[in-house]
Amino acid sequence: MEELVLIDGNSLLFKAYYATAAMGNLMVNKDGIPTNAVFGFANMLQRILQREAAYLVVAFDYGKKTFRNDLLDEYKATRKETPDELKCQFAMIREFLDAYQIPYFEMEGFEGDDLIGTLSALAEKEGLSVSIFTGDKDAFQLVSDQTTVYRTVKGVTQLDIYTPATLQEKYGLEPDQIRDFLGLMGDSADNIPGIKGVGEKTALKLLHEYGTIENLKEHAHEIKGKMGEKIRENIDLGLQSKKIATILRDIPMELDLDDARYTGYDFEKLKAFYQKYDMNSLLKKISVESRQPQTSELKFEIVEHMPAITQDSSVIGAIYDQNYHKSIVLGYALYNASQAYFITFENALKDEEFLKYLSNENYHKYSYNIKAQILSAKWNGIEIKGMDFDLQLASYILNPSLKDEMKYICDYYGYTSLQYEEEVFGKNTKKHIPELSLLAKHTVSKAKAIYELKDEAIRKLKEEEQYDLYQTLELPVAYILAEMEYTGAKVDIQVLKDLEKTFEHQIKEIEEDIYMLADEKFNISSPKQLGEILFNKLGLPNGKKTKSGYSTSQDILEKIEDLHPIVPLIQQYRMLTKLTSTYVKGLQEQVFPDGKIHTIFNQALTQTGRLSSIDPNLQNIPVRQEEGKLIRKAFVASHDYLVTFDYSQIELRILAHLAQVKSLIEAFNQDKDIHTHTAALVFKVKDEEVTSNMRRQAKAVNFGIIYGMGEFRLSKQIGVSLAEAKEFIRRYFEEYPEIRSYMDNIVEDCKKDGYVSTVLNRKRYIPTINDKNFIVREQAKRFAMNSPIQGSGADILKLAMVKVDQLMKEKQLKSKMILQVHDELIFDVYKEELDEMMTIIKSAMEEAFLMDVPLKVDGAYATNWYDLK
DNA sequence: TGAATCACG
DNA sequence: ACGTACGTGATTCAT
Repeated sequence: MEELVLIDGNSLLFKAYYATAAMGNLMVNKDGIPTNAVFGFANMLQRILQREAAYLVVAFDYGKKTFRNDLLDEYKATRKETPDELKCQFAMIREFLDAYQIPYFEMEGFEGDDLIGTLSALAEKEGLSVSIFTGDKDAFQLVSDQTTVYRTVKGVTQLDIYTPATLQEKYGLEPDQIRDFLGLMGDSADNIPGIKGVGEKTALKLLHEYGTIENLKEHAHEIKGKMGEKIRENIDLGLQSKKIATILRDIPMELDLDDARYTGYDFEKLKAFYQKYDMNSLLKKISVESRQPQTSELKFEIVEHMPAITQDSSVIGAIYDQNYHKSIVLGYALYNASQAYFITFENALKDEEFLKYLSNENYHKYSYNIKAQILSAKWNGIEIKGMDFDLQLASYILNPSLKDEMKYICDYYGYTSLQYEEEVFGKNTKKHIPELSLLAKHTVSKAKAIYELKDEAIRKLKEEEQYDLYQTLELPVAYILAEMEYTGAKVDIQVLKDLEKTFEHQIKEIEEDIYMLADEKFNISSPKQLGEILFNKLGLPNGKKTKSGYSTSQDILEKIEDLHPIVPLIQQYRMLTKLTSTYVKGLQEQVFPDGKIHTIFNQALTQTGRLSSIDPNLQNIPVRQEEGKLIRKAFVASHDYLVTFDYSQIELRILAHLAQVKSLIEAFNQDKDIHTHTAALVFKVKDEEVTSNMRRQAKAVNFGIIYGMGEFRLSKQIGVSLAEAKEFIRRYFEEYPEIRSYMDNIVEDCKKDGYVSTVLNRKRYIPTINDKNFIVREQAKRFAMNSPIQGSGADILKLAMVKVDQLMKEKQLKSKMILQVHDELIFDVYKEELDEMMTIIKSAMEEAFLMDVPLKVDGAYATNWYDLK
């Protein structure tokens, strides 16, 4: 069934205007002409066009007076005058629609609603399906089996869908009864009176009983009490209101489908329009579209056997669960210049030829998150080779702030025809496997998007001088991570079981002691209840914080730990329950049948270039406290030894190099203890005279500097007065003057370019660096100061991974890299390879990147992670 | 779903 | 005078 889209122009323009005008400063073009409403409308239209409806019409109101004013003098009388800033956009929107080659209707004496009502009636007769886009609820009366209403809810970004079933569910009304409903209630915005005293609830009750206002009038005498009186008194006003709320469906007009067919926009006209009104983001979009003409319809076949594929293609599997180590794969889509297919996983598994294609590395395959693709296939018995373009990774390099969802990523390139994953699969409790045709269409669309965007992504990478980063670093890292995840980390589950027993026993005892001291039972894990006990019942001094009550966090508890014996118990309790729930129990649940934990490293998430680890997170296994560190005994070698190497002070070394800090560079070259060195300089004493307290303070500053810390935080951190902290920082910068100028320059560059970058030209865009809000701006500065340092650290460790991996392959070692923890690499090693591994890891890491300071690593080996120290 | 808390570098 | 250190993920409670 072909589809006709009807748009209520006035309604949407109003909505778009007020959705963005509320913030105070209107969007204007360079001549000061307001453009916000048209801009909002244009974005909305883009979304509507994704429906690929055959026909499209916009309806406008015309003139102030309509037949409704004849029925009711005061109709819309209380409406505020349309602001001038919006009025001028009504002419603009017509200009816009002309450029888009979308017809619009307006007719004297009628509202857009009436045109829509009439057109939808005509279209239904023609056997079309109709979709109405509006912000008014009046249009609900038009829904039917053929007609659906899409109503804007929040601004213009979100749409609620109304069908006869929706009305039944929400109101228990037939579409036609909406007129009675509105008539009874009235409408203050349009100054329609309705029946005084009847609101939504009463109106629905009356309609459920009497059906229509007319019938209600017949039976008005039956209604008792005040309500009956009111109804009898005002029933004619109700009837009149209904008339006003009734959308006309038979005004004299014709629907010429040929004129309404959407044929695409006039590129030159639309380009001129966007240029005239400074709508650069939209301009960019159509420029991309024009470079890669998007054929309107996706043509593909669902096949049982894949026909012969003899060229490079995009290939993407529909992975159902977010954890691809455990997920089923629903099927595969393949797309290239001449072919577009979908095959279910079952059929793919039986399709020898297709499997051969997938495992033939001579055919290049393009995909999105190739690590997930390769591994989900591997767990399910399919080998994929030659998958060597990753749209996810490329886009992440171009801009790490992009959300990891193909729809968003493709929008970024101006390719807007994808659907959200949630739209296809549902979310949370509603998540389901969609029916085959939907699944196939969605997956093939993704394959097509990858195929069409590949060259554009590579072009951009080259333009930004980031192709090297992508091709020679991130892509190899993706394969290495795939191998690491697949290899997994061996776990001795008995260790965890024993710990569980010990901890739970201790928790129970502590619990009882706490209840005793509090003189009541309560939920210790509830910060609310805990705050109540500590600060109200026991009257401990509170560092009153947070919106929702007292803060009971560690730093608050520390301040009062000597004041009452319950406090240390709570700290104990906190620690033990955390360890138990997150690690002791949590990790056990994550052990695979092979006795290993297979984490997922997210390579396209952090704003700085670091990895993250999920399901479970193996980058935050406890180490700082002894009790927690015991967890590490559960991580054991699957062969003979675990080996670890970590960088010593990598971020400070990077800072010394980037900022060319003379004194720091010298100290690192002499392999000095950097915190002691700093302390000696700042306190103006000899290295040998530095006390442990001086070193502790210097260490805090060294770290603080990397994060862009202020004096307030420093004073709190090292327990000195604000003045002392100030003085401390002054002397710090006196000794390391290059750091201050480096930080100033970074912030200046960021203001100018809009981004900061790492040693390998990884970028982070920080648009808030010029924000008018002080706090936001200050935070942006800290991002700008920290990101190049943290990011370069991430770059260097990734370089090391590639180097180590390469050496291991060259020497055909069978030991495995298994984990990465930001500045540390962990390996599962065969004893006969131990010496060689220790040597190559050390040299690969230390030689990963040449700077003006040496890179230093510390290594160790043991049979479990706990003993690696 | 978000806030609070706490585990890591 | 603003608030007051960067980057993450998992669990629990409360809305």
